[in-house]
Amino acid sequence: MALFLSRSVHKVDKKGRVSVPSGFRAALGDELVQGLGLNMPIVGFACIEALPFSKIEERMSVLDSLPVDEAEAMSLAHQMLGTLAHVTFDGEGRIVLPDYLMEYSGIRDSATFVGLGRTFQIWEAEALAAHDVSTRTIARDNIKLLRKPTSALAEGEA
Amino acid sequence: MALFLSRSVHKVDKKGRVSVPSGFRAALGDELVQGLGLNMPIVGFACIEALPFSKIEERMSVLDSLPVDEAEAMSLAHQMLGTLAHVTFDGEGRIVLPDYLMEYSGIRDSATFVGLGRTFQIWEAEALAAHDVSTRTIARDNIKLLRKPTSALAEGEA
DNA sequence: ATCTGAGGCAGGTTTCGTACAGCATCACTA
DNA sequence: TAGTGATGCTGTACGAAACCTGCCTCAGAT
Repeated sequence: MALFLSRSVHKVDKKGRVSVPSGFRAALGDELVQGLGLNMPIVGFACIEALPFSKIEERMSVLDSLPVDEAEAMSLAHQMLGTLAHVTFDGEGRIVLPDYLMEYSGIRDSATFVGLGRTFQIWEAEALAAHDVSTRTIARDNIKLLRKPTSALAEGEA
Repeated sequence: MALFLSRSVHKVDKKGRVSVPSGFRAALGDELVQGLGLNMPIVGFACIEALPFSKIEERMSVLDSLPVDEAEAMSLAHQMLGTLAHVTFDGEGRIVLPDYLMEYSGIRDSATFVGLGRTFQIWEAEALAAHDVSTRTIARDNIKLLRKPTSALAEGEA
């Protein structure tokens, strides 16, 4: 499976449409037709988190097995799926950003795409700059996390 | 099977009729003709829970195996099936929300549909906004529910 | 027999998806 | 280094679908 890598900036038009970087679309491959899931990260970053459809199904199968009589489990399901928007690509490789996600992320007429391997994020420029600064020291202090043999780390914070 | 995903807001007319999002109807596929089951969630969220017919049957088969001579089991069955409303679609893709569910959820002239994968919910706007806020912290504290017991992370982070 | 309410039908409006065309950027070539 | 072509991004326009509203009909009740 291909990976989402690099950054790039794209315009957002009056309808909330934005071109997804061609490299990201190429990374999606056959999954392009299924579109993307957009959500706010559960850790509270002020950006939009984007997932390929297969990743949504993966999460859903886990959530589906949670007990329906526990408020904690249902709250989790609400945040992971209930706030998620399913968007599809037009012929030019664009998606429409929902209003509530534009408001949440602060994105207005420009958006920065940030590849994170199996997922990517969409940021407003200034928020991303601030995030870069704050994560740098945090990452440096926690670099020992890399020594653990876990590929699930990125997923855990998504 | 297709999934119920994304949110959308629809008007409720004076007769309690509301259009179900076209994407949700598409997700139902052949099950459209069987209609939906509407209920209040067991965990007590102030919304309407909507289930495809197959999901009702699934729950029913579980309840079927419970002992009929225990008040607790019968109470459960009463909550899961006895309060459930079966509604069907008209030619326009609309359903009629029963009075007691509108009263319970606070829905009056507008309803927000929230996709949750294999089920969806119907909310009054302000109640949903409050629910979004309250579930965010709960979800963050319980994200470990998502980790499969077999995953390397569970062992690695012990 | 009239009234009331629910359900069905048809109009109009808006939103969404798609298509087309122009511009910028990057890479390759002479 | 300048020219040329291809690819990708952006803006506009048109068509179709979805949604909302009002009207009409039918059934049941008073």
